[in-house]
Amino acid sequence: MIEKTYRPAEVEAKHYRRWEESGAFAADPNSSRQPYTIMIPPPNVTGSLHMGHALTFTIQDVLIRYHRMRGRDALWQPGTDHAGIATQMVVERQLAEKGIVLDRPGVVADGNTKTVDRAAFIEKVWEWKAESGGTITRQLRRLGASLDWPRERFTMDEGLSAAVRKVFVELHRQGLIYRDKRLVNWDPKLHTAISDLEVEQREVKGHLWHFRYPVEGMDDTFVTVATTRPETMLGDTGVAVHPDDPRFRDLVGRNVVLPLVGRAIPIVADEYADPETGTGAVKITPAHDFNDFEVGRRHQLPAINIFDADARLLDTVPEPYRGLDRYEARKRIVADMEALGLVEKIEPHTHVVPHGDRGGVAIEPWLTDQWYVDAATLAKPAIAAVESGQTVFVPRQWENTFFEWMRNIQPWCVSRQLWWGHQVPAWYAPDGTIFVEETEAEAVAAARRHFGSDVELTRDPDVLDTWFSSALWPFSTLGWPEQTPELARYYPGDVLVTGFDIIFFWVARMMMMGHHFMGDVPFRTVYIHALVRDARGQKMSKSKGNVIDPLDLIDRFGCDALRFTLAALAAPGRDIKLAESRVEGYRNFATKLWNAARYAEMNGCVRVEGFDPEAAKLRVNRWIVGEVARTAERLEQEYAAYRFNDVANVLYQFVWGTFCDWYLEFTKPILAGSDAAAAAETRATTAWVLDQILLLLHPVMPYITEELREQLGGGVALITSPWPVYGEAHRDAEAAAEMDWVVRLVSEVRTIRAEMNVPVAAEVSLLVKGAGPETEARLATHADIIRRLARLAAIETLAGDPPAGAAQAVVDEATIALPLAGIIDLAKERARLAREVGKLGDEIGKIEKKLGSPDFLAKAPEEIVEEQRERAQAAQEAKAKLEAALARIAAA
RNA sequence: GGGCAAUUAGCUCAGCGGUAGAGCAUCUCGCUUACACCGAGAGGGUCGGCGGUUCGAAUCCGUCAUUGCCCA
Repeated sequence: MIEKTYRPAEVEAKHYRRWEESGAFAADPNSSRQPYTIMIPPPNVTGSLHMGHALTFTIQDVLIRYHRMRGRDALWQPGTDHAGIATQMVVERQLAEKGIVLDRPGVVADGNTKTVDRAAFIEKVWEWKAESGGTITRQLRRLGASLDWPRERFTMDEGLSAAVRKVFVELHRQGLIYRDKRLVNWDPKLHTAISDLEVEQREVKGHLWHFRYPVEGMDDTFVTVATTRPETMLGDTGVAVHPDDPRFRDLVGRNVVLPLVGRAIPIVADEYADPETGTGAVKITPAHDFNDFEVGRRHQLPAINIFDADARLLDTVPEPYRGLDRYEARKRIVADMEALGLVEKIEPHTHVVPHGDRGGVAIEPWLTDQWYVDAATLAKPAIAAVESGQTVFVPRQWENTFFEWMRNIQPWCVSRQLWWGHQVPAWYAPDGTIFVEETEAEAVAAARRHFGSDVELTRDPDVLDTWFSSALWPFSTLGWPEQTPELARYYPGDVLVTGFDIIFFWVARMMMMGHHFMGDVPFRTVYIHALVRDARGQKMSKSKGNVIDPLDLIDRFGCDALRFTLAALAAPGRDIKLAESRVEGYRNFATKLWNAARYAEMNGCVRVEGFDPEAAKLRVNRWIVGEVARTAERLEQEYAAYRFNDVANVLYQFVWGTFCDWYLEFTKPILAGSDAAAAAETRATTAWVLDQILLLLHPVMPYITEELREQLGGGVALITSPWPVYGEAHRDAEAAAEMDWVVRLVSEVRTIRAEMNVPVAAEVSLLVKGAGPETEARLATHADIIRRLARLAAIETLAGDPPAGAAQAVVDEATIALPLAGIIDLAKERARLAREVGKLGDEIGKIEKKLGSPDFLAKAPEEIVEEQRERAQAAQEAKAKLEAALARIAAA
């Protein structure tokens, strides 16, 4: 017996365990079925499930379950990435609590702190991973995600690491990876370079300091430069002015004497200086600003590095400033410049300052040696693949974002000054010669060939950007560089599902590496979904305190409710505003289904083996069978277009609006009736429809459907059941029209009753005037249903007019009347009918205006014109009947 | 500054050339033995403004306004 209420918590764990243990999630490389592959965009191993994860993984799971049911050999590849910076920070923090710091340059240990070396630290990270690294994968299970867990991979696994080494070495041999000295985004807190994408532009209220630099050899002549970063003046090696700026034309070629330093630096003409902004003259600090770096290169200005890894001043600056932090140095320099009378003015100034998204401190452009990937070259085939449609974005508009970024792509700095990650496979000889090889032994051998004898090699201490290994994920997880059966079978994947904020990270990089090493795109479709925001449209963030925890929602409303909500809100190209009330609403939907199943069970609607829905005789049953087929067809269309919101809507509408609201009500009198054959057919049909609902709903709501399948004795688990296929024979257009008529008739009667305040208990008669033979037949067939749903005492057809004091309405050719003399308020009924007549009159007016236009008749397609004529006629007929009804009331 | 998107019922959003829709909220009625996490019914919108294309525009084009996001 099905319990009174559905308790998600009690069934979710049970079904998940069964699915997982039964191997239902597993792909089968030996299968003859067509594969369907989704590579999980690997979540960060330090992560825990947030709403964005819940959305993206729900969508992926819905797709995987749907295609698995459709007979595909589904592979949903699980795993996590090692999140270099994030993980290192977590473990460093844990060690710091115990007073242990890393023994690496830039980390200052005082006498009381202990240090760990690299090997010991990495061991600690693996310990941490073993203990805490499984959080996100456990949480994915709570979401119902049907990932092929035995295939779980981690970017630091031996196999994936081997792939990283091979890719690095091959790209290096091809000249697509090289070492270069360039400015990088340096995080002075984390002591590593970070990529452009890990830099966040934050608006900061600062100042614009106007400094006067005296021109060499010209007394009382100054060039005023404006800067937001006074401390960098110590590294200035030039001043730039616009070549056409008349104010400075005579000064170009001269020097200024850099105050506090005493260095003579040239005034150069460069279009970078904008005459409109600031003073028109800009100080040039090539070693500490990306724009200045370019200017410096054009004019051969030296780049003087003034900062160490902590952004403290080096010995390249005058003695008083050495060792100062950048912000202390700023204060000191401004004070000293003021003392010299060289500060012209200080203005408040709001500007954007790059900050590290992990460490949160201002980024320092810093001149270092790093490894770079020639992204521009790798991007070309990836761009071409999207242009030619080998990979398609859904929605399409995101292709523009992809192109925009890929066509302007900068060299990708892949080295990071961290310990946790894939160590760069490069070894240095004492003379600086670099040997890039997959193993130390090969490097030694290469060095021996080069030098003719053994030399001492030192391995590059840096590790690679986490995204370097993630970029290989679509093939490294399948065993590459080994030529495994999985690689041959599951590459390329079918779809990559991700948020738009991640196009640059995953999509772009996987596309580049996939195309280069596999000769084909890594996925055929990229489905981009929106960000999940709070109910007011604000981005969820811990600091705002508006974070909604998906696990909390699962606890309170059930996993299925959350999944259905996310699907229902996932309209393409829209941000998702998540209000708890939506989840509550879909929890109610789950309850509704539960109760319908309970009702079916209570009424003995059990599955009949061998039942053929096409052979159903009752119109009402033929109708609902057709509705099932229609629903499935619509679902397939919506799935094909990745319109998950419509998938959810179609399901909701059918289950609640059609099956529960109408079919179950229609069939109550049949089940209670004396026609045993009709009752038996209806029971079998009800059970069949309910089972179809479970099948169709399963991808979105896996738990409640699986539980009901079990309780209703449906046999095989839904997860391994085939998606139903219905033929044309399942449709019966006549039955559909007939039941539609019943719905309209019942609705009309209900409206009258409600508007006329007819008490529920009052069973009145329904009089039908002007019924054609078809309507007569329908009235006879469905008399029981109509009587019950409309709460009628009797139904009679009328030859003449209905009695005075009857409320009336029109259904197709017939006028229906409820004799309510003494019950209804005639004035009110008159007003109601007049309103209806007015509405029809407006409609007729609009249509006739159209039909009266010669242009419309001449130019509109014939079927549209015909449609308008039919509409006008129907409206006119209905209006005439209502006017007659109104006249009868008026006469009464 | 450049680009993208959005602007439709009180709220959240579908619809994207031919009769303006859904869910929630609101109001009225109802504990009719599946379900009050429910049932029945109702009200509510010159589809941001202006201009254009078209027989016909919420839908296509232009423009302005407002908002959001991305990139400088």
